[in-house]
Amino acid sequence: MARKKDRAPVRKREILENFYQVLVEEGLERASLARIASRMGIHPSLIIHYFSTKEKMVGELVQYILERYQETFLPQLDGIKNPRERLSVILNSVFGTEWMSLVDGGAFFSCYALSYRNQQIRESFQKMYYTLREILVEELRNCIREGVIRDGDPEKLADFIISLLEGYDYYRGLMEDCENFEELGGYLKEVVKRVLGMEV
Amino acid sequence: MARKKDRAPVRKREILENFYQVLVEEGLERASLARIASRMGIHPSLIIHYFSTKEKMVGELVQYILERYQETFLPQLDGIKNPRERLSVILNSVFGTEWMSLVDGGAFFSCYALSYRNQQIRESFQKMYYTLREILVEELRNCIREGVIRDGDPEKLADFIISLLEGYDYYRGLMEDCENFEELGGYLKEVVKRVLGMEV
Amino acid sequence: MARKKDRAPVRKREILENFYQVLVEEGLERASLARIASRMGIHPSLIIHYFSTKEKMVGELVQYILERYQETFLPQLDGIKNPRERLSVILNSVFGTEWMSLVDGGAFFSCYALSYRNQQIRESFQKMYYTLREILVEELRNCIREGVIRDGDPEKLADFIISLLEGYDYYRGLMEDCENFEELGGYLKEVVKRVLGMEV
Amino acid sequence: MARKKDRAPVRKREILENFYQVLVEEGLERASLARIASRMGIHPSLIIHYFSTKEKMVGELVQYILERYQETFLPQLDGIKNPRERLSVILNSVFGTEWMSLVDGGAFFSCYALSYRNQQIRESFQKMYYTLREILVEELRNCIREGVIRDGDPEKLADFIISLLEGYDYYRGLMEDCENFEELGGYLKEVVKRVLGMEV
DNA sequence: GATGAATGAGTATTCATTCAT
DNA sequence: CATGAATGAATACTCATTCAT
Repeated sequence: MARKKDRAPVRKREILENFYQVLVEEGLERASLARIASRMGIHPSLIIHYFSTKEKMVGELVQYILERYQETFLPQLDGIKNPRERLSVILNSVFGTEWMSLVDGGAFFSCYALSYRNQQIRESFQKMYYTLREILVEELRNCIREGVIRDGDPEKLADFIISLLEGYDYYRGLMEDCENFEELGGYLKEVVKRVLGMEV
Repeated sequence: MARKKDRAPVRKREILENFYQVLVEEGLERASLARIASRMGIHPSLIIHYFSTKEKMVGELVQYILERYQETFLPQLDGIKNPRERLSVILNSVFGTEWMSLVDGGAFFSCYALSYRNQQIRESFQKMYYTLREILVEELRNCIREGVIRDGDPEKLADFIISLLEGYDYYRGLMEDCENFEELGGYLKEVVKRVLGMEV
Repeated sequence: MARKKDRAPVRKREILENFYQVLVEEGLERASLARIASRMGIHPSLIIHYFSTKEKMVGELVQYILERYQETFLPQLDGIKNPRERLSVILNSVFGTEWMSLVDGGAFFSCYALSYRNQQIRESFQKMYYTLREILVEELRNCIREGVIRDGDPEKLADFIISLLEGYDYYRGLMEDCENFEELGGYLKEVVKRVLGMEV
Repeated sequence: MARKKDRAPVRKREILENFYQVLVEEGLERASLARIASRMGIHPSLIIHYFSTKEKMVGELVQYILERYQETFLPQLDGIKNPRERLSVILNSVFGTEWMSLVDGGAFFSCYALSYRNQQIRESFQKMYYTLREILVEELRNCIREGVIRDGDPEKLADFIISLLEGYDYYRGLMEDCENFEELGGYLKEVVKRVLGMEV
């Protein structure tokens, strides 16, 4: 009996993964319950059985997507003590190729656009950036204290980094089939370091 | 008869304006022909009559939206000769409040997300950024030549500016109801100037 | 062009007739748009095209059903001047077999039950009985004036007649397959006449 | 074990009470197993477990509803010997306010309408009126024998009384929010007495 | 006795589109 | 230029029910 109950989260996760795939392959407007269900070989009403509403399901998808960033971000810092090294890892991560490939751009920005009309989704996004900002501020503060970077307002610097990394994702997602965008990430990382006053 | 035919573009423009409004107020998934038509007090099939397909209509909407940027951007530089002044006008523009208010974020990013699956829309966006980049490169080159900013790669710098300005729009669109984002634009502008080596 | 516009009411009437038939044959809970449409050989969405909502359609069905009574009732009195004769025609009508056969009992009481939860339907029913009562009061008043019936309160008498005729329809609709209900109508008519003080 | 099995009727009664409440509050078309179950905080399939079919459950609901009348009616006559008094109690009961308030009109007529298509339900209703008629006939016969009322056909009179009381319930259920229907019951009771030849 | 998983048919409604007028 | 009729596929969701546990 206990075993059966425990399968619900597993099943929901499964559904969310398929939802995400359909979203990537077909776009949000075509990511219908029917399409997701047929991809899974189940009946659409089973999805409703687990999420009760498509809206709630979208809400959970957003969380599922956003969690990916945190799940990839934090473990990388485990065991690293040196502030300079930690900052480098972070910058390498967010301006590297892996960060962007975590979530498909089309899926990501579709969900982001929903946040303008759906408060719950909005809050999920906001929470994610609050967390990211807190982490950055903490790291920058440590770096300042240790003299790794120039003195400055860590909150403003964090906002600068976030703006730049999101803009980079956005810009690259659009243009990467036209130009060589491999190196732009590296360039932007150098710019950030220069702004921070971190010798390269 | 020729005169009568000329009214078609006017009517199409009208429809696009209403489409945009519905998109802003109700979101892309609810911006149906029926909704647009009822807002205009006309019959849905009349919209088809002008655009033949919803997809084409969306394509034209994207162009209509993207034109707004160029239409606001370029006239501001008219008559200004001084490279330093021109660069200042540009930076004030893109990191000011007006730039973001040109197009509703929800509408903008909905369309952007479409570009991942719709080649025509993708090209519209790309073309817009190509143009923007060309303008920036040109301006930066002039500034370098005149010694207004430090020597450097104008293309990379342009990409940096574009990344930062789009990231700023993105970030602000999400967080402006939480924090004071009025000053972040100003701060980012200063950062850009510092990176360019332009004395503030 | 004018001809095309005029076909809408005809089509709506057609749909209502089919709706009524399905309602009679299958019951309200099974009278779905799909069932009505398939009976007509058309597409369900065409019904929505004409009525926009099932609820509105049900509202119009109720009016359509209730009109039947008035349409049968009033013409019978045309050309009859004598108050006694008019009253006889009325009583013969409502306690006769024809009155009940105008509308199927299952359909009628299904709609009546809706009136407890749907204000518009309720008002349709109420309006119908107001009209019926007005007619009865007027006729009774004339009969009193002419000495055809005993003096009395015509409004109370009208309410009595309405209660009795509806109770008769109700009771008969339920029991007619058990007992001989042919004569009950006649008996009740005599009771009414006795109560009115009208020599039989 | 035997004791445990005995709790089933209690549970069924509980479910029927909740079914009735949903029926009153939301109407027959919305009185689904899911709605009833969620109201009770149980799982829909538990209802199936007890009734095996919704249809059977509706059948039992009808009996549950109709029993209410008998349960209120008969006890009132207990201990009363005098035929005139007994008849008065009956008439006061059925033309008073309490009779109608026993069962919600919307619920009652919804079930009645089902009787046109569901034989089991039809028989439940018929049985109830047979019983009611038998009681009335018996009482009227006694009254005739004792000279309390005029001589006459007790079966016809019973049918008259039933017709009138049901018509009164029907009419009042519809119109009570418009007019003063408090006194109509009293008036109809007097009419009945007059028809019976019972001095008032 | 009670629950959750799963089903599959069915609901009203929305959608873009075509065609005739 | 504009409308209304009509279509057919698609939408999210509800429903009663079955089965395994």
